[in-house]
Amino acid sequence: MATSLAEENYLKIIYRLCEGTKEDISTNSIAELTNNKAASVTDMLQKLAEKGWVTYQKYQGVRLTKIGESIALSIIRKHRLWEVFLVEKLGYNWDEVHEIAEQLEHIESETLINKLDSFLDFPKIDPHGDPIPSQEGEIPELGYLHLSEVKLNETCTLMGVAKDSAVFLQLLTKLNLSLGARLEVLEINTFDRSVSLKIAEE
Amino acid sequence: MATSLAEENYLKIIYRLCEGTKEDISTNSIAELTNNKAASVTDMLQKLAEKGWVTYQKYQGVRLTKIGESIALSIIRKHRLWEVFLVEKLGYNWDEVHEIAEQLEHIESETLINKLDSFLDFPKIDPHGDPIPSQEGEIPELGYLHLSEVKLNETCTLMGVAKDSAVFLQLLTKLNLSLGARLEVLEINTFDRSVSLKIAEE
DNA sequence: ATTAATTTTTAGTCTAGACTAAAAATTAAT
DNA sequence: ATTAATTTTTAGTCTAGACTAAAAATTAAT
Repeated sequence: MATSLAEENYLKIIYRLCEGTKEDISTNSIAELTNNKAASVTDMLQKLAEKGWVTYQKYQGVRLTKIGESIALSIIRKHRLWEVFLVEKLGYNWDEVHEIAEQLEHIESETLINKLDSFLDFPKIDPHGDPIPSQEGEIPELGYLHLSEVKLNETCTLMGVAKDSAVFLQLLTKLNLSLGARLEVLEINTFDRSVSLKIAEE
Repeated sequence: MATSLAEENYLKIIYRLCEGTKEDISTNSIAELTNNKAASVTDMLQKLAEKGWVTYQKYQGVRLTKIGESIALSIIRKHRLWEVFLVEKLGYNWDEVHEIAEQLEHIESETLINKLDSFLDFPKIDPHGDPIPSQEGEIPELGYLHLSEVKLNETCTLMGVAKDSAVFLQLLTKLNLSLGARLEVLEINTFDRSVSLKIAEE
């Protein structure tokens, strides 16, 4: 069944919200990320439930169905592959690609995305270190640690960033931090769980 | 001013219809190419005129303004550059790229298309031999002859095709004809202006 | 020069996807 | 356990861009 642009954006955002938690997703949290009003979200949730892409109980929140999830994953796959293209082939910086990929992810063509995948040499991660789902919707398990899990005085390699807002990425770039950087944990502040890092010379 | 998808498609089609002729373009001819009803076209023409992209006189037809033309040219530029990408980089055949380029042409990013242009080495023509407008909206003058202008017994090189429907392109491929092929005009039928050709061996 | 045929426009409708304001349900606070 | 606060839904509206049916212009045919 065909998906409209609006539907695809909702599914993508619901997927993102589902990821963290087992709880059902609230109308308000979706409204926030889609920049719509709650009433509009309710409307759309009913349509998505009708199409079988989410399970939705009035007032009880929403979750993706298997089908809904696979649609979301295919959009994420497209988004991340296009990001690789923009950085690797066109020379964009990692903080510049999000908005363009946001448009490209809606291009509809199964063959296109697989040819692109092959052209890019089947990358497993995007320019922010996020895993690229396979055509079958499998997400490669990377086994990365969160920085908060790294122990005092250990040195680790920066493999990805959890937030990819442009300003945050620009900050990292200014600090001379990019994927692959070696980081040593100098201090762990138990009070607010912040860490002090030293960028190890390469 | 921002252009919607629908508006861009109208401008593109009006451009195509303007190209041939000095006459104003009829509502019906637009309706045919956009696959809309004439009433819908009238509606849109009024909006486009409002925005200053066409000059439109009730019952008298329509033409693009300078601005309208430059919007149309930028869409055509994007369409053709993406077609080059699909064929040169992703390995598509020339008859397979139209529908995908039809989607990609609406991606909005000035930098993207210029980076793509550079990545493709600033091609002057697309996979069908059509010229690619420059960023400034200049169409490279290729000086090609139409096949009907070639004289009897002369040999020429196939530089482009005026129609790029998939079936026609597939026919050419079947006949082993691609851009660059050498063609000899064996016979010109004055009755219906058809020509007989021999494909010269290369 | 009228009439007939064709083309175009107007008037009114419909759908997707947004909105606001008010009502209903749920959750939090006493 | 009620009441208050918050969240969510419903009801009704709006806009872009399509549609049909009928009216108005234009063009073609006698």
